[in-house]
Amino acid sequence: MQKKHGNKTTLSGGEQGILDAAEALFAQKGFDAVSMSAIARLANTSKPNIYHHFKNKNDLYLAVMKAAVRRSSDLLDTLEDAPGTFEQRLRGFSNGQLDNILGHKRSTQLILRETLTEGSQVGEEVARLVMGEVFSRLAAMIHQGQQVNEFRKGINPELAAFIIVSTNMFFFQASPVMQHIPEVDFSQDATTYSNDVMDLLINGMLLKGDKNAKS
Amino acid sequence: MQKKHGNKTTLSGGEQGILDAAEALFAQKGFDAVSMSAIARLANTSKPNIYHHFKNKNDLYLAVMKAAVRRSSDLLDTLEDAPGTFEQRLRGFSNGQLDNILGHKRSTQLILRETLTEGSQVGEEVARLVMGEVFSRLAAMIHQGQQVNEFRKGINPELAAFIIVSTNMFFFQASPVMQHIPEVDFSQDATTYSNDVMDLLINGMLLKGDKNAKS
DNA sequence: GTCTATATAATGATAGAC
DNA sequence: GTCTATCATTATATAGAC
Repeated sequence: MQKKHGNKTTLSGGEQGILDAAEALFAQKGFDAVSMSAIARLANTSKPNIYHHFKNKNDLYLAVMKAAVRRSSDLLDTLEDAPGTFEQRLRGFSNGQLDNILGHKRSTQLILRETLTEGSQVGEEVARLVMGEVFSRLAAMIHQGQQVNEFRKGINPELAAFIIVSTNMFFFQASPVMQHIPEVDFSQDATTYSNDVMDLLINGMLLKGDKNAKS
Repeated sequence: MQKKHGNKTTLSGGEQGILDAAEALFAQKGFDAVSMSAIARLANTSKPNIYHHFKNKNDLYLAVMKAAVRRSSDLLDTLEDAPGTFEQRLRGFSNGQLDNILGHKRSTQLILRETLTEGSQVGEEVARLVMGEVFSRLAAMIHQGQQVNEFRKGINPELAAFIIVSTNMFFFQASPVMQHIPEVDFSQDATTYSNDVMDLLINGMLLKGDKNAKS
């Protein structure tokens, strides 16, 4: 009931309940498909009470987005660079990002949804915040890997970073669809997926006259 | 004004105008954010006239989706396998898919949007149709490349195909966001992007003791 | 802070003239 | 086939009691 503002994590009833309900519904169905009544119902409260806490529907939506971004951002900070080769760091970070995505599906869904909504001032900014940070850290990592001659200088660090982010994001986004395609078996385990993608990116597809070509 | 039904491509007024307007709005804002009035306005007709051609809003939406899928499917058939090495075929096909995506942004947006809408019976089927076909052809191509020892046997053809589809789709989806990230310069030209992605996938990131290492 | 009750506007959909 | 006029419903948002 009472808010202790100072510690922001252990707020359970009232406002936080509304935010939770709203996030769930907005992520699932999108802004316009969700009514204030539906949010009130799910949050076990009444419509006017929502309007007591938030100016209007759009304000509530912004609050939900803001919370989602903060959460995603906080988790990203947790992802400390693993030690080892840059290949290992890259694998660790990519794996961590995919974990973040799958551990916060609703937030991710919200952000991806905004990406598709044309001219969404907020959406673009939010997406840039969330994706941009991952993107930057990956690109920097790859750049460093080039400096110490672990990665080829020919590759564009930003492009490689974008590919990693793309595959992780799209893995999440497309998995409901992909699960219904019989030939696909990689969509079961996220860690395996992430590792296999990195294998391919690191080693390439081409068969070369290589040291470990078996006979 | 007058329709020649029999040839279904050159239908301009009436029903087709409604479909066009509806597709534009649905793609831009999503199903629930678009009102029948708005569609009527954009199509230069009246609401009851829409209801004369389509049973209800959902029926109109299905018609729009169906048209989008058919268009995408038709274009895919055009994409004949280029001759040459499998690397070249892969490049050609990936490039063609990206062209399709960018040449039919509205259809792509519609399909991607459905991907994010939970439990969308239609959406999943549609996405599976559209993405599944690209996916299958890519995977088959990669598999053949393995048979003739052009590609490493170690890679999973389905996974590699998924990576290609992901990067193409996400390139389109994220480009409004990415354009505002200063470090990014690859989002300008689609062909260059597609080629660079394939370069990376084909050759990998690792710097190896290679024949063309310059001194 | 939380509710019941309600104002107001917009929505999907229809009736019926032409 | 296309329209004007309208219905029933639901939406966002508010007034005001407790």
